[in-house]
Amino acid sequence: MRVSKKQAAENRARIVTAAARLFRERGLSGVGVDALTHAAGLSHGSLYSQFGSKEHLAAEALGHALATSAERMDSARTLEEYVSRYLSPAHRDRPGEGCVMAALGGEIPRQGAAIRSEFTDAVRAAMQRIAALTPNAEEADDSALAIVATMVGALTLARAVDDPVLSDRILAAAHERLTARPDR
Amino acid sequence: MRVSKKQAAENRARIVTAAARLFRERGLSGVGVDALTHAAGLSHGSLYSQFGSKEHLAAEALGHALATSAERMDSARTLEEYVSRYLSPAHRDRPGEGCVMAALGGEIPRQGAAIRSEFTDAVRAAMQRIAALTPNAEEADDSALAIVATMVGALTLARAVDDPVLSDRILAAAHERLTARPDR
DNA sequence: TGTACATCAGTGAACGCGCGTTCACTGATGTAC
DNA sequence: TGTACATCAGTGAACGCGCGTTCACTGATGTAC
Repeated sequence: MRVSKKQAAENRARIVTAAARLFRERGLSGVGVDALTHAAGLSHGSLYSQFGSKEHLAAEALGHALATSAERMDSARTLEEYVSRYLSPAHRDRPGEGCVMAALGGEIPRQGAAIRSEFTDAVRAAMQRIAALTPNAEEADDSALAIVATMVGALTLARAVDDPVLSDRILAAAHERLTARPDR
Repeated sequence: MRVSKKQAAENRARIVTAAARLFRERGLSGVGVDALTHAAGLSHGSLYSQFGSKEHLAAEALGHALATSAERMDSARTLEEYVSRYLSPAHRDRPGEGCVMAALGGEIPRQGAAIRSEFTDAVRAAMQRIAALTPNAEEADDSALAIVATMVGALTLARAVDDPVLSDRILAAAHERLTARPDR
């Protein structure tokens, strides 16, 4: 049956929100059209009315995930605060609400143009956010890229490893390296 | 038809070698049983004679990938050489022959115990290899973990991004941070 | 404001396809005599 | 060394299943009068 414009917009938003979480939790190819729509209380057909294809939804969900996770991180006022939050056990244990780069980075090279472009925006945004928190301005962007790489790699490895002790050590070691006094 | 023991061993090795490459190129869930066996010139049924399941093959293929890629890296005699090789465009462009952590890290949390264990071994091996190349011995392991995280994150992002210039910058920035004089 | 009707968001059955796995079978290998 | 036969690596058809997508249909919404 037909549904009010307001209701349709809410349904669309609910699918996007659920997809942003599910994709990060299970990977882009690990969530089916049924799971995506059921999580929003709808049937699979509604995805095609709203988005046309799973890939179009994925691109939009990535954009949403990027916006909301950046928003959450934006309250960090120092590099130390940003790094501590990013490399926290809480972030490691909640991939569905966390960093898109760490959750989906490995799958991105095999995705379509829209998704890769959205992801590239995410990398640039993270770089600029970190650069803004970096004291010395010269080469801040390149330094920020290296910091982002360290955080993404550490979170990815900390999630993958099956030993909790080693996992904590990875987070702590990366944190130490990024915030130690001697080198920035 | 039955096949000689030597032939069977060769067939098994060919499947493992092909799997080690294909899994890294397309992801663990991105390669089917048909593709794995056809790449070795056999039919899908032979996988079950030799390995019992796709997951058992995956665990063995990961072990093989780990051994061969570590072997290739072992000729590096300094940290600078190791890092330069790891963060090279050649490594970025050939995931099928490269680092298991960068290629499959994101998928590992959702895999079974055998695969996660194999992967954890890979992280420890990389840590020890880097620690052996690190001059100051104290806290060498933790320092090495941070270095590994930076390399894995940089390679992952460099592969994911759709802008070749940004990709090169990521590799160069990580290289710079890991080999600069002042710190470390 | 009330009525008639076109629009279209969402439903659910159906599509072809590839997935991982099972299984009866084949026939060369390897062994027992 | 030669013969008879059991073993088993590999084949290919078949399984149930879930995938992404299509499509005829439904019926409340939104619009035209």
